[in-house]
Amino acid sequence: MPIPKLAQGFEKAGSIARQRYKMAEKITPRETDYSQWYIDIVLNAKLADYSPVKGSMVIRPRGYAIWERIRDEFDRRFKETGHSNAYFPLLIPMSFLQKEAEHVEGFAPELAVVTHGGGEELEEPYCIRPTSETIIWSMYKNWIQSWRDLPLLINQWANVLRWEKRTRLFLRTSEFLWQEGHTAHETEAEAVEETLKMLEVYRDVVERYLCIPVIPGVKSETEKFAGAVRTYTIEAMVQDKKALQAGTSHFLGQNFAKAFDVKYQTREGTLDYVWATSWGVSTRLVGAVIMTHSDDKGLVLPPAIAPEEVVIVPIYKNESKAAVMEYAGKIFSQLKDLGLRVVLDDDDSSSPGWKFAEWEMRGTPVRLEIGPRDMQNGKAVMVRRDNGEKTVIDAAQAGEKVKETLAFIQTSLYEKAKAFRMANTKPVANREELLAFFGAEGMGTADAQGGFAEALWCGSAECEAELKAQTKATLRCMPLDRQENISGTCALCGAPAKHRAIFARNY
RNA sequence: CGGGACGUAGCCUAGGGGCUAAGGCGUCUGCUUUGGGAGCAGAAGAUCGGAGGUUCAAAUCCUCUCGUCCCGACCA
Repeated sequence: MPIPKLAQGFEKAGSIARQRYKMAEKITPRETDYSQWYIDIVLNAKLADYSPVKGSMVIRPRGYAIWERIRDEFDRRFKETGHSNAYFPLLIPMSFLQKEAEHVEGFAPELAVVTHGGGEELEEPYCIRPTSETIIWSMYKNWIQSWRDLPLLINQWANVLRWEKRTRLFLRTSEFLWQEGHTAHETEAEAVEETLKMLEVYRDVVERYLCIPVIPGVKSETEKFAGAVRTYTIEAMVQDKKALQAGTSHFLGQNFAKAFDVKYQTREGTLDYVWATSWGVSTRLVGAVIMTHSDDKGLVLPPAIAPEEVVIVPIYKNESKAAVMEYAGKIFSQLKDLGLRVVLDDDDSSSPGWKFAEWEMRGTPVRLEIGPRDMQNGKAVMVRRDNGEKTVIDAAQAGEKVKETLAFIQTSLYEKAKAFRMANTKPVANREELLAFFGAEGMGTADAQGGFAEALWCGSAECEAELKAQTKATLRCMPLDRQENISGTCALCGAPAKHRAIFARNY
């Protein structure tokens, strides 16, 4: 009897220690368990919750508010570049998927299929869209006759469903929200230009708005979108040094035009297939933001997407309450008038210390602490969420100071993330270095840490597969700006190199 | 889909065949408090994930099932 009890206690020790820590701190430290830390942040900051439906999540108001800010910025940029929003149906006839061979092969394992409707079996089953190329191109066939109908630039905001066996809040769920742009062009050059233009929009918004540095690049044949000629990506590195694909833009060539017979009359009067692109970003970006910036105290948000930029926490005793609240109220109005998103936490039932911890958990970029002492001196205490720095500021300039600080935070989050990525990106020359870098079995050094390995590559899928089998690292992308002066040999097989590529383990 | 861990009140856990399922946090009421997760007093809150079975007796044992997390396989 004592033996099994001991054994059981021993086995459970790890998880109990973790849970003890959690009770005290709520958030598991990153060092202890990075996955658990991420889950703790999402749940405790009330961004999302598990749903009764397997593989699906509920996006809670706070998580959705962040997504709305991301979505609105992208939407603005899409419209600025000439795109219009539309909406296509959720259900797609199975036969549509089958028209593009590579496309159906790629998505078949992830499809959910509707076989019954109105209590009767359907003649042709529908699948729930995993992406909308097929249904959109079935319509484009009717809408495009002449070069005068081109370019056709449409975007849709929608949910999609891909049956996933292993899910992770925001990063990979069966159902998720995204945007998918689908465009049709007269020429190959114009379609390629569009593909790259949207990749650049993605890069700009993700770097400047979400403060996540990314590497724009091209996917290998192995990793490209099913049905694309070429897939471009922006790749980010999160805090455990894994790669996270933050957005993709595909040059589809004439693949879908041919599959759906979409021809147009050219300026010369001949008939030709149109050239296509598609591009998307999803609620995964919310996960990317969390993983990039947050710390052991909770969420850290770039000011641009924070539901509230500033929180004011008043501190008072009963006799000073009225005066402090009035003083805090004035500062609140001052900030509000400057257009800042500000909340005044006047909840009477919790202590200031509690509120500090709570707003840090929620990720609010700036906190103003306002108590009797500050009131006496016409001051306020400003605290930065990203680095914990406290500054005493003049109440009269509170608005300007906060604005300035928010701008600092926005740039310093980006700089910090970029420095981290650079510190964890290494050039590797050969197989031994690659294996050592990823700490492959038998080859690992004590301090092997992973990250981005930049290596020359011959272009063969065999080399990719071999590295993946040995280290789980995959070819994330071939950086667009690092392809000149390729001379040397493939780090894996030693054949003449054709590309410079980033290899990493990924989400 | 394989291996492992877990599922007891809103949250975290105790109890591993036997009387009314125990505690902490949170919630509610009142008083007192408030510059980094306050104090006292009282109260509410659980068909022990679900279904079957074994037993005089099941939160506890057995079978199945559902779900979550971790590790793999698969995968944008």
